[in-house]
Order: sequence, then structure tokens, then C-alpha cells
Amino acid sequence: MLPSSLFPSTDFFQALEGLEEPQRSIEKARVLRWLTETRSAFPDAATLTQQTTSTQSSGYLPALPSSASEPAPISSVDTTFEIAAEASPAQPNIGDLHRRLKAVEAAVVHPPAKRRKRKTKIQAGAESSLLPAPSSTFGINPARLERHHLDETELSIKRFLQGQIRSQLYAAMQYKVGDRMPCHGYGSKPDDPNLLWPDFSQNINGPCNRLLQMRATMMVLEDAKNHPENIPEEYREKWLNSAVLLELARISWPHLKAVWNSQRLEASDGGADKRKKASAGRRGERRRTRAAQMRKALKDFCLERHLDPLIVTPELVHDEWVGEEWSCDEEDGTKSSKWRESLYATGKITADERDEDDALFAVLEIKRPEWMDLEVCVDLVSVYPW
DNA sequence: CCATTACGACCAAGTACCTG
DNA sequence: CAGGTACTTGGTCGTAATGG
Repeated sequence: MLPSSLFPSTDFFQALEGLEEPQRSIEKARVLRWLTETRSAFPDAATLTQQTTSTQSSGYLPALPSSASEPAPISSVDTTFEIAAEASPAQPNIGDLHRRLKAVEAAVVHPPAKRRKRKTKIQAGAESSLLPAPSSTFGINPARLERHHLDETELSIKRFLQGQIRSQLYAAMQYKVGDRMPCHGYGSKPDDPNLLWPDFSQNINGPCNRLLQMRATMMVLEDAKNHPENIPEEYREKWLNSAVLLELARISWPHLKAVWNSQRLEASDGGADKRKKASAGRRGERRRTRAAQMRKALKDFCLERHLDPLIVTPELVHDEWVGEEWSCDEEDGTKSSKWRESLYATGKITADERDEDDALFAVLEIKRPEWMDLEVCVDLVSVYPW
């Protein structure tokens, strides 16, 4: 099995090995062209080996400013993204290309260090409260950092790039939200060399899957070259490189697979599971909405009575305490005439509604624990009259 | 150790409904 | 009917648990 985060181009060439011709040649040509045109993400071999032996991270290779590393033997090697963008579309420098390919080979010889062990929740929490801006994240692929290690700007950069990667993954397999998720071995793939399909029978590291991730990475880098203004200049070096983007592609991967899995499940169980989840989702959202409304109302309540809403609100309102609104029809997927009869008896619905045969109708029954009974609440209010 | 799964939370876009 | 609000839904992410 492949290690999780080899240097991306290494991954790419390994992925290529698993391919049939002519796809292999086509993709190889594509990446070679990319190597000659994109200079952002390929440190030279010296930096590479130095990094792989010293860093404890996931194989991410930060594009060090050339001033910070060794005096760059050849300045073009370490060029940053912006320089690449303004570089003249000169002929590809063969020597340069050769050197970068050597870096790729070096990465095979010196695979990156193992990933750091994940912290427990408690450790993470303690750390984040004690260390506001840990400088120790240097050298770690920013795509792998947890949220509290990123500031607002970087979070939005990550969101943006994640979206870009996602669209490129979708584009490469010609998938749209709502479509059937393609997969090798299911249906016949059109004979289009630009079309890449995932193979969910393999894991995230399967050759086709790697290839897809690499394609998305390249396309985003390509796009960034044409639209550098999308990322603030001071963040480009850190975020716009193949290691980060490939990691983002890997982060999106489980979702693709989830779409695939749920589509298959839906086909096999007739959508029962989907309905059940949808129902739970609706109840949850209803509950959150109710709770949010209560909080909103409490704000005014507190203002009128000179109470601190920051203290009072969390004490009085909790999503879990709101109770649930159920509709018998929608929650179990079957229409219950008994339930309708009882609703009719209480005057909640008309006789027509009771006998209505169409799918769902929107009468909800509020379920809540006994202590939430209105009379209990009224008593409480009389005991604690604010 | 790492990949995968499961699940809750959040968000944004879409839709339904209400009101002036 | 426009504009606003409530509600639904789908997509994504973070992370704990699970499994190989």
C-alpha cells in the first residue's frame, strides 16, 4: 500500500504505473508539461531530503523563501508562485526540469516521515487554550491543521481552495451534484482521455483515485496562475502548492465515497435509510430553529430586566431541552389512521385532512419531557418572578 | 498506524409560506 | 406581486470510534 502522503509527483508517477495505455502516456505528458510550466511546488532535491529527514509532519514540504534556506544554487528552483506567474512563457528549461525530476526520485528514496500521532480531545483542548498561536505548526501541511490553528483569513482561503479542488474533482469525472456518482466497474466509461473516473472498490490511494486527485491539484494550480488575485499574496507561498492542494483533494475524498455509498444504499433499500435520516435531520433543524427563537426572545427579555443575556440565555435555553416536533406521517414513512383520528378528535385537523390520502401533511406533535410541561414551567415562573 | 466509518454541526441555496 | 421569514435540504467538515 502507498504511504498516505508521499511527495505528490511521486504519487502521481506511481499512480501512472497502475494505468493502462494510452491513458498512461496521456497523463504522463500532461504532468510533464505541467512540471515545465509550474514552478511553484517543486523544491530542489537538497531542500527535499533535508525536509524529509527533519520534519515530523506529513511529508508536506513548505516552500521556504530562498533567503531562509541555503543560498539557492539556481534561483529558479525555489521560485515562488508569483514569480512563476510573471515569468515569461519562455521555452521550458530542460536542466530545470531534469533537476525537478531528480527531486521526485529523491522523494522515492527518502519517503517522508510518518504522520504525527493524533492528540486526544483533552490534550488538544488544553493546548489550544494555553497556546493561542503555536509557532510549532511550521512545517506542517496547513491543509492538515485543525481549525483553531488557522486564523480567519486562512480559514477562508482553505474553504476557497477546498471548493476549487472539489469542483475540479467533479469536473475531471464529469460529475454534478445530484448525478449518479461514476465508478469504474459500474457502467461503461466513455472513451474520453480527459475523463477520469474514481474506483471506489479501491481505497483513497488506488491508482485511478490518486490520478483524479492529482488532476484536480494540477488544474487548481493552473487556474491560480491565471487568477493570482484570489489568494492574498502573503499566503500564496504557503497555500498554493501541490502538497497542500493534494491534501485538500484527499480531504474531499471520503465525501465522494459517501455519495457513492449512499446512492448504492438507496438503490438497495428503496430509500428507507434516506427517509429516516431526512426525518431526523428535519427534527434536528426544527429543534435548533425553536431554540434560536427562544434565545432571540430572551435577549429582549433580559434587556427589559437588566439581566445579562450571556449568562441567562445558556442557562435557560439548550437545543436538547426544546422538545421535538414529530409528524407521525413523515417520521415512520407510513400513514397512521389512528394518529389522524386522534388529531381529528382534538380538533387539530378537519375531517377532510383526516381522510386525505396524499403523502405528508404538516401537522406536528410536540414531544417533550414531563418537566417541560407548560404547567410546570408556569409554576417555575411564579416561583422565580423576575 | 492508518484508512474508513459514523455522526453531529454548520452553512448556503432552494423552496414554501406569509404579509403588506 | 415583491420582499421577507421560516423551513428544508444537500453538501461539507471535524472528529471520535472502529477496523484491518
